Amino acid sequence: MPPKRKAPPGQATASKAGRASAKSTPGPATPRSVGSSVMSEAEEDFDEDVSEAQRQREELLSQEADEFVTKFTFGGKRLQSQNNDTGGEGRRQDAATAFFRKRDFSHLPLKPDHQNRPLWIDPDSCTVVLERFNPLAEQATDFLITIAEPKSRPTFLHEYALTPHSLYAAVSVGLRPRDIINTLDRFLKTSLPDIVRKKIEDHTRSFGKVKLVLKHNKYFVESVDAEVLQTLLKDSVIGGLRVHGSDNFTTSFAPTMGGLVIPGTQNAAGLHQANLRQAGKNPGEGGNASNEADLFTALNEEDDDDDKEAVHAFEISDANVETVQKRCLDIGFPILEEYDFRNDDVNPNLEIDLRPNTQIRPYQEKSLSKMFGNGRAKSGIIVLPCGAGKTLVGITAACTIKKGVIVLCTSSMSVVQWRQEFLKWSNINPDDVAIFTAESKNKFSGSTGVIVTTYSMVTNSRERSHDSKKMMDFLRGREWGLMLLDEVHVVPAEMFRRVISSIKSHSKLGLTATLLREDDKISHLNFLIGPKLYEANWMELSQQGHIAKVQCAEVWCPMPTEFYDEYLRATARMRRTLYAMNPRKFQACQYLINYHEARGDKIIVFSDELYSLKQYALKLKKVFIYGGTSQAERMQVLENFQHNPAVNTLFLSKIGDTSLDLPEATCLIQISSHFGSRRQEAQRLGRILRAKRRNDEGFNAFFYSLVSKDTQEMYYSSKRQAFLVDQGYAFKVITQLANIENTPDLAFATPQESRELLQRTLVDNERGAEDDVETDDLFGRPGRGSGGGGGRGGRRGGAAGNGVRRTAGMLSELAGGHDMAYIEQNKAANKGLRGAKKKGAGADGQSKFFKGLQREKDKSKSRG
DNA sequence: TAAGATGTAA
DNA sequence: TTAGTTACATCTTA
Repeated sequence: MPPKRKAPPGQATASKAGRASAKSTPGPATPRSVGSSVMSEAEEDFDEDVSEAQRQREELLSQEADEFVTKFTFGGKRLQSQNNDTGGEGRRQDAATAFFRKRDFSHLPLKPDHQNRPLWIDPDSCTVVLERFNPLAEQATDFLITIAEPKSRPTFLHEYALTPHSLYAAVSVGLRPRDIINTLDRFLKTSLPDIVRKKIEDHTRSFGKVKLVLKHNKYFVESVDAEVLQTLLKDSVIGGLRVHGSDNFTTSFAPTMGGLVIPGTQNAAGLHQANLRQAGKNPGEGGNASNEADLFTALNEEDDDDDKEAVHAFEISDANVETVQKRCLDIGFPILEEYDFRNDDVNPNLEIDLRPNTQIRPYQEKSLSKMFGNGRAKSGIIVLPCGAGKTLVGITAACTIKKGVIVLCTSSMSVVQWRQEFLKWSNINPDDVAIFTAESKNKFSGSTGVIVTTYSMVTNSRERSHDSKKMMDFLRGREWGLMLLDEVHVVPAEMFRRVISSIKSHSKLGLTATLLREDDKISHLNFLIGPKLYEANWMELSQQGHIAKVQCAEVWCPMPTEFYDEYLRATARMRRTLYAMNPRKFQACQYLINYHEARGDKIIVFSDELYSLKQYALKLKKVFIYGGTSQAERMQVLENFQHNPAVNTLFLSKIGDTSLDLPEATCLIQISSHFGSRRQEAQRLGRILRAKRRNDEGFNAFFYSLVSKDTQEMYYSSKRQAFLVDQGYAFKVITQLANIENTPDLAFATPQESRELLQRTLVDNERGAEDDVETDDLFGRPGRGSGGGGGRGGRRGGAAGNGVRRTAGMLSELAGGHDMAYIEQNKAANKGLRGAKKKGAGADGQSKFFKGLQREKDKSKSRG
């Protein structure tokens, strides 16, 4: 057998050694041509290495950063010593290994000064891994966030992917392909692989060539390159969509631009600050790393040299905008939407400015500078965590453009808020900020202004009331300068996406905290709105005190046997109720409420499950709000929660996810939630990020997820956390709450009470299911899921979702889930259950034979 | 003003 | 790898 250990990356300290290592490694020089038989062998051992590295990484993540750095600086002393026993037992010690999984790229020669460079690259997947502890990490982060998609950002290693979309975004903020390549190369420990170089070139060559321009209420596809336009017209899809009239396309001159100042910033160019910082500290690296700063300066200044440039254009109709944009993206000519608002003298100017002495925060400035990077307004999406001031970003954009603005929100509550924020941050005349909702349909008084409305108001296709109809004609009939899309992740929805074509706006800015959907439509935003311009790092913002620090915990609550038996027998619908009504969960909830109320926290308890929401709240004598709560009552309850010191806990249904303006809370408990929705989890967490006390010494907000053990909830819970884990949050698993047994007055403490609870739960819900009407409206509709249905649980762990037919099958599956659950201890360290499974399988004391067997099993499992 | 109907998101 | 459930927002009717 050839020596199968992968050569450590540090092996090739000089390029000469690099060549040597390529020979001593079993795989041929190019990873793509690795033979499958060699690969499978290599894979096996590599798997061990991976899990080994992963285990170490987990350990490390709990240690201090500096310790980590001294011990594991790549290519440092430790790795050099391994060079001596190439092919021997030297195990890979570096933490980056885990990210590369099955592939080996140790043939890529390392640069001599690689330890000063923060990036690794995987040429096949175009994944870049960043060492956060590297002195150049800051600069590299600024750069990566521009050119790549953040995949996962835990404490020490961040993972980014170079995708066509991200490269497109990079070009759209003004980077040129050669900037990208040179800078990337400079940050890389190895030289930039040709595959990647080619990919970057391929994906950027045609980018930024085509623009969508709105003129006099008509859309034009525009380019400075006549040939590109010809290509598009020859395209089978686009060619036919051109509005005929003129024989070919029209030619005019591109407007020029000059220095633009974003209000509220200290300097016109947002990147200015980044430059200062980079120039300020240049950590001990000589030579070529010093001109990183120049790149960003260059990108801002070098844009407009020639005065007038000829541009060519052809017209398309409103209805086809989406199709054309999508098609262009597909054939590699993504359309950029740019708005040269300073030279627009067709649309009237809006009197609006930020109030004097409004200072926007550095990251807000950074995100806006991406939008206005070249003096025009580019359409795109800015991702900021809840509570980080998305509204202010939107308003500042409006103040920069100073044209008519239409704001779209998800609910009528936030419509009101947006209007208030406009009045709070800007000097706009209150008459110029109008609201269009079911209750109020006002237009602004002057010739232009701000309209705040909801998606459903604008996209409603049903018969409209007279006023609404008139209002819609008004909205459709004019050109807007800026369309602000709040919670932009909802836009890909079948209905909501219509706003894009039905309302004409020169530029669009999408805002969201959670650019996530559980379907695959999220990528549609690339052509519906534009590229992602900026995404903030949650951890960083919380370290800087812009959002609160949060302790996340998952509390495992065992189910009493009688509950569990019933659970196994129940329908999918009933199961949800049962694991929410788990008395142990109830106790945990009670315990946590007591604990946090005593600390002076304001607590919100979320439950998607209405029955348990009510039961919990009534039993604990707390206030609650759900969809059926009348408007007046909602107000009253919220008012109390906010100001009455006797009301510290509030129970909410999923109404609280979006449509309520929640006062600040500092502690959050989830007792039931919507399947595996990552967005919901993140959004709920967002509810406590605003906490005013966040900058107090040692202040922490708390986020608890209560999970009934060995149920489907376990599986959903891990899915839900994925996003937050990627943002760097660590979920602690709590299996036992300290001293809970000795807590007096816990509900359902005796088996007797527990059984009664079960009986009542069953009876109440059964009744609701059978008599349609007689019970309170809670269970008015027949709640029985039509027999089988939700086969969601399946996969791995967690009970299967189908109605129970054979107990034996159920139990064995549960046993699997059981295993899984106990291995997971630190989810931040090994996101995804797969890693944990492998780790479990590779446990000590097993012979190689069993390991192989286990591996086979895993493989076939993941296949089937 | 409340309740029903409908449509929609997740 | 779905399909099904639940709740919210709108508009209309009584």
